[in-house]
Amino acid sequence: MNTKTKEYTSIQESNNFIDKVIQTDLREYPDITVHTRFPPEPNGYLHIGHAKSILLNFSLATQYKGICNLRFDDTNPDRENQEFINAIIEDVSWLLETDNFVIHYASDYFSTYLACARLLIDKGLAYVDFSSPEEVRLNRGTPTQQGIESTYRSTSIEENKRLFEKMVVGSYDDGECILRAKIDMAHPNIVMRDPPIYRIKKTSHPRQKDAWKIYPMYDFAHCLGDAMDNVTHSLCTLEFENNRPLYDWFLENTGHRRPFPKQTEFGRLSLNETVLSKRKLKRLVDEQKIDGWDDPRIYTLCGMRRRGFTPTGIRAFCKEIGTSRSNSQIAVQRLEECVRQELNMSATRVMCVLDPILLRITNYPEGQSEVFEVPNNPEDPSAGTHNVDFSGVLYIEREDGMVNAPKKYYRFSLGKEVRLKYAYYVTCTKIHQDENGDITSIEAVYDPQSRGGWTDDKRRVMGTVHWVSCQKARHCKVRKFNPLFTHEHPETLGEEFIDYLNKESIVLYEHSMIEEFAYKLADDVHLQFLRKGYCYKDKVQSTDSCTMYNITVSLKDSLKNRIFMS
RNA sequence: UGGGGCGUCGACAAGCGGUUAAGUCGCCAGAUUUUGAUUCUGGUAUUCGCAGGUUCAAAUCCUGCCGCCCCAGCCA
Repeated sequence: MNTKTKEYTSIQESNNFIDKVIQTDLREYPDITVHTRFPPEPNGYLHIGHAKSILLNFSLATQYKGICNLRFDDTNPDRENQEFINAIIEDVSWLLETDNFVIHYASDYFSTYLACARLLIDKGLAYVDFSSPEEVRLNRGTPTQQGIESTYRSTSIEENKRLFEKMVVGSYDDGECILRAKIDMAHPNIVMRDPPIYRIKKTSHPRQKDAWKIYPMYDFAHCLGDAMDNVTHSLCTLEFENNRPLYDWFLENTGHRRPFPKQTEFGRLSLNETVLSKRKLKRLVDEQKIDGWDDPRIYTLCGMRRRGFTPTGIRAFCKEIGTSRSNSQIAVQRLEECVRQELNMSATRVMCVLDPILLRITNYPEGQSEVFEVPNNPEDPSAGTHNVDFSGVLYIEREDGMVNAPKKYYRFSLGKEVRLKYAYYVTCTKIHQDENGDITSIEAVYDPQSRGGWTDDKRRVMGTVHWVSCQKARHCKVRKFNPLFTHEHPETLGEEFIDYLNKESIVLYEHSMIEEFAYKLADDVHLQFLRKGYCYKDKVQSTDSCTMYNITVSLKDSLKNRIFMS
C-alpha cells in the first residue's frame, strides 16, 4: 500500500527568489495587494514552458492573497486570432482546474496607450520617423558601435503632433513611418536607442476589427498595461532583462507614479529531446511531421492533455523544478515521474495485453470459465472492484515468454512456475516457435489449489504476469511514445533540427486485447495497464469499434538492469 | 571588442560571513510486495567555475581570469 502523502491538488506555496522580492516589497509597502498576470500573445498554443509561468503567477497571487489575471497581449494583429484566444483560455482553465480568473486584453487599453503617446510627443520625448525600416536598422548601430540619430529626431513638437495624428487616422501606409521614443542613440543598451512606440498596420484586429491603423509595440504596451491593471509584480523570462530600463522609462515619462509595477525575470524551461519554441513547433505542424498542435509527442498543453498528462502532475512538476534566474534544461523523465506519482494514486487498474500470444492451460477443464473479483486500485480501496473473466485459453504478452531464459527471468520459460495475476499458478510445459524462433504460443498446466493466485504452502512464485481471456477480451490499439528527437538538445540546433526526428517516436500495437471492463469506463478515466503503464483514450483516433489508447507514461522497469547484471 | 545576466552533486535547487553544504529527481545497496510497479530503509558534493586576497572564520565579501546565455524586429 502506498502511504506516501504528497499534496497535488492545490496551487502550492513556492519558495524562490521572487518570493523574497515580494516579501521585501511587502515590508516597504504593507498595504499593497500583490497583483500578477499571465500575459500571452494569442498567436499560438501554450506549452509546458507557459505552464511554468502560469503557475508561478497564479500561485504567488494565491499565496499572498492577491490577484492574478490572464491578459492577452494582443498588440500585433498580423499573427493573432480568436482561435488562439479560445485555445489559451481552455488550456489555462484546464491547468488551473478553474475558470475563476479575470481576463483582460491589451487591446481594451488602446485609447489609453494613445493618450500616453500623445503625452510623450507633448513632452518632446517622441517623434515621427519616416526613415525606412532598413535605415532604422542600419542607424541603430551594433553592440559595440553606437547608433546614429535620425534626421527626423529634431522635428518640432507641433509638427510631430500633426504627423502623429495623420498616422492615427491612417494617412500613411504600413512601414512608411513610426513613432519613436527620443532617448539616446548612443546608449550601451540597444533597447534604449530610440525604440519604436507605434507602427502602422492596416490589418484587421481579432477584437478591435478595423478601428485602429496603428498598433503599439510590446515595450510600450506591456508596462502601461501592467500599470493599468494595478500589477505589482510583472514576471517574465530572462530575455526581457534588457527591456527593463525601457519598461521603467515609459512609466516614468507617461506620468505614472512610483512604486511602478516591478519587472522581475526568471529562467526559461527547456526539456531534453524535444522543442518548445513556437517557430520549431509550427514547422513540425506545417510540414506534417506531427499530427497537429495536440500531437501527444509534443509538450503543448493540448498535446499533453490528449496524451493523458494531468494538470496536477504538471503542477507538481513545475513546483519541483523550481524557479530561479538560470535557464533550466530538464529531462522529460522528471515530468513523467510527477505524472506517475499522481496516477499511481488515482488510475483504474486494468489488464491489457499489448502484443498477444496464446496461452493454453492444458489441464483446465474444456469449456469452463470463471470470474475473479479484482480491485480497481490497490492504492485506494475505496475505488472498489470489478470482475474479470478467466478461461483455459488466454492471451499473454509475447515478451513474457523466453526460450533460453536466464536464472532470474521470472516469467514463462520451460518448467518455471509463474502466477497469473489474481488467478492461478501455472507451470510452463511447452513453448511453440515459428521458423524464426519467435514464440507463437505457450502451453502450461495450472494448480487448482492456487485459486486467487495464492497457496497455503510456502511456495514462492516470483513472477506475476497479466493476461486476458480470449473469449471475453476486446480488441484495441495502443500507442507508446518515444522521444520525438534523437538529439538531446534539438532546441539548440538551427533549421537542421528537423533532421533529427526519431523514426520510432510512435510504437503502435495494433492487435492489443483488453479486458471487457475497460470498455465500459468513461472516456476520460485514466487507466493503468497492469505492468505496462498509464493510459488514456485518444479521442481523435478512437472509433466506435476500436479504442486507441495512448500510453501517457510507462511504469518503471528495472528488468533490463537486472538481466544485464546477471 | 559594448551592455545586461548566470555558474553549488548526473539534472534541478536551497543557502546570502560561523550549518556535518537543505530538499527533489536520478543512481547504488537492502527490506516488503499477487504489477520486476508502488512503499520503506540506507548510501550517494571534505566542497560551491578557476586563481588570488580580506577575515579568527568565505559557497557567501573584494580583485582578476574562464565558461555559458541574452540584446542590433516597424515580433513578443
